Amino acid sequence: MLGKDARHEQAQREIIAACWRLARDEGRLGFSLKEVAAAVGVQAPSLYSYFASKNAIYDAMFADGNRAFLERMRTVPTSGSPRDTLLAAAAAFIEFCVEDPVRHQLLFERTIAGFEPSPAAYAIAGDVIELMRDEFAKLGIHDPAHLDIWTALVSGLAAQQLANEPGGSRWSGRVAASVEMFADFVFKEES
Amino acid sequence: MLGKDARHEQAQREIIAACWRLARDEGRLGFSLKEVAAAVGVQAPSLYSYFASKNAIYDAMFADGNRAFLERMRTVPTSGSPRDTLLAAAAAFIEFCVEDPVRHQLLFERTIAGFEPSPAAYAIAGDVIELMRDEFAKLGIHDPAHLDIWTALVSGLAAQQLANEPGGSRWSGRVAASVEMFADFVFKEES
DNA sequence: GTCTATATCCAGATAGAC
DNA sequence: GTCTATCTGGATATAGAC
Repeated sequence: MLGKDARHEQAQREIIAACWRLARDEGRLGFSLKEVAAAVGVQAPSLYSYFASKNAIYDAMFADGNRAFLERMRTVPTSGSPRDTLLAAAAAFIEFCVEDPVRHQLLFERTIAGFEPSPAAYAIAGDVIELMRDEFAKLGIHDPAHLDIWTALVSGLAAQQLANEPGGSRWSGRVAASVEMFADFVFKEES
Repeated sequence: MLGKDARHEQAQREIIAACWRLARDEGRLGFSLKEVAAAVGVQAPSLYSYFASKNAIYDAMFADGNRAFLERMRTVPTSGSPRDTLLAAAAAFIEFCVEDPVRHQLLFERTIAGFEPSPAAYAIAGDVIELMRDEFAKLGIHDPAHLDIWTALVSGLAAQQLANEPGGSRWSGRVAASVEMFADFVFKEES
């Protein structure tokens, strides 16, 4: 049997899962609390037993999405050559973005009216940056400029794909060439 | 004296200008028609003499922003070396994005609830693509993949700047290095 | 064209009984 | 914790007089 706190947390997870489903179905984050309540089988005011406000729900989604992002990037294989690792990381990132447009919007664009992530939720996003910096260091890439150009490049491919051809592969299919360009640039002195 | 149609168009321009001001001040595109009306000195329903709906206003803003974008990119100097031209184009694009975050959101992210640009407004955006393709051809860049990677790279720099450090220059300051990377890549066979 | 008045609809959030 | 009822506040859009 679950204890009371565990039940409470389980209910919170179910609410957040319903929010993700609604957002994906509608293609936007503008779901109403009434819809959320209906999706989990309660009345709207009951949600306030689990979240203090709608922004608290967005915050939980933001944290949830960043945990998924961290998990995904952790599982990128790093056993091959530096170029293999870069390609795997770029492909994983772009796939993560493209497979869920509303998650991408919540995590990487800052576009919801009055919502600002809490420090706790934001810290998870910081963990991903740290992970990337560590992995790049292992590849011999230490220049902060290179890291910034990397994030611009791969997030740019994902964003162009989502904005101009959602569901397609015109930009996401350029990931190999883009990584080649980047690797040529950062490894040029060593060859 | 202005004719009646010219007056009407002038009033439309004033309304759109007020919308841009409001959006910039509030940092978002969620202004209300009541605010717009107050800004131009009329009551809200009077706006319907000039625009059929709020989405029609967004559409006019979208067209207006794309005209400004086209104008800006047209004035990029192309008299220097190919690398100079690329750098000037990238810098102009990023400056255009960063100087007006809400315009960037309207033009390049697709994030307003029920708004889809009309074909007429969208055609202006297409003109910019055409301009870019022509200029790239003059530089000897014909591969569509290179054009896609270019847009991903420069729009990625701008988007990262806006999302993570609005008002700063951490990513926009990497434009020279990024263009160097890109130019090395697309011109590599020629050197 | 512009106005006042209003229709219509919806949102997030709270009060208080059970 | 959950419910019903309600508060409070907004939005876009229309009707119809002037």
